[in-house]
Amino acid sequence: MLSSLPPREREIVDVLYERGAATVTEIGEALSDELSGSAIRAMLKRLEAKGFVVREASERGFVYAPSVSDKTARKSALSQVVRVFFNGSATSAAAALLGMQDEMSADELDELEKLIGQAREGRAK
Amino acid sequence: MLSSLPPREREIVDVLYERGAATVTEIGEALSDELSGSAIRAMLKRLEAKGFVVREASERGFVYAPSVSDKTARKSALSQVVRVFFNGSATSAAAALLGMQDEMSADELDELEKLIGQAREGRAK
DNA sequence: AAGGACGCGCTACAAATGTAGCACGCTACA
DNA sequence: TGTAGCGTGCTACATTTGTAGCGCGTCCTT
Repeated sequence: MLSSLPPREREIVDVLYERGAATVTEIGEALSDELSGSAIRAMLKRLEAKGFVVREASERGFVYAPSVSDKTARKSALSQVVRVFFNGSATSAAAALLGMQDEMSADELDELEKLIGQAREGRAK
Repeated sequence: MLSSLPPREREIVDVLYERGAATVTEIGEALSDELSGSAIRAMLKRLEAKGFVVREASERGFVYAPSVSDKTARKSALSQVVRVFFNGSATSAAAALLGMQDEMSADELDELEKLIGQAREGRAK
């Protein structure tokens, strides 16, 4: 679980999920505060040891990526939030999401409605 | 930000948000693994120093509560997840939530649909 | 009044985390 | 062919976390 990581390590894997695979330098740029390359590398080493990131060589140097698929990580992050803050109700969470962003386009709303329809079908069965 | 907390402290505030205000003993029961009371108290002390929890005396002893309102914390947790895992799109996040439908009743789906309608109105303006 | 059972804070300490510095190897290019 | 970069790994070290133990005061209970 991501939430079992110390803050800085957590921040780094967050960057990795946010931007996708990245080199040490790229990570450094994405970080909120300046941090020496070796510091970042040390973090990554620990993260790798713990099995949260994998690295692969490339011409640019090593690129690091999360070892857990986006899909899985998303799901687990979401259910974490749902459990802790929304009393286990995914619906309330979705509602809060709706309320949050005024930038939802009409298309997106349509799309969502469609998804609700599908969910309903699924459960009607 | 909650994500700037070390794992154990994080776990404790999570419990606090999940169950609402609680005593040391209650927290201990809610925790995944056994932990001595004094250990928990030490955590809470740090959490209090950092300003994440407040405590108040009662007959049962001290009760601890998150200092940041549920509402604010929810919002920030949600936008964190949205930013990191959904590329900033609240809609995608909501869609993913829908996908975890085992937790959604028909009524809830109705409710959601209604909310979408409202969101649409809002933007129609 | 003696003995338990709690809940509390303090101190101490091991382990983990966060960070910087150094030395090495591989470019590239003056 | 030096020498000025990069990117890398290693080691070392300060700080923070995670945890237990001790001694204290306050209620019950006998």
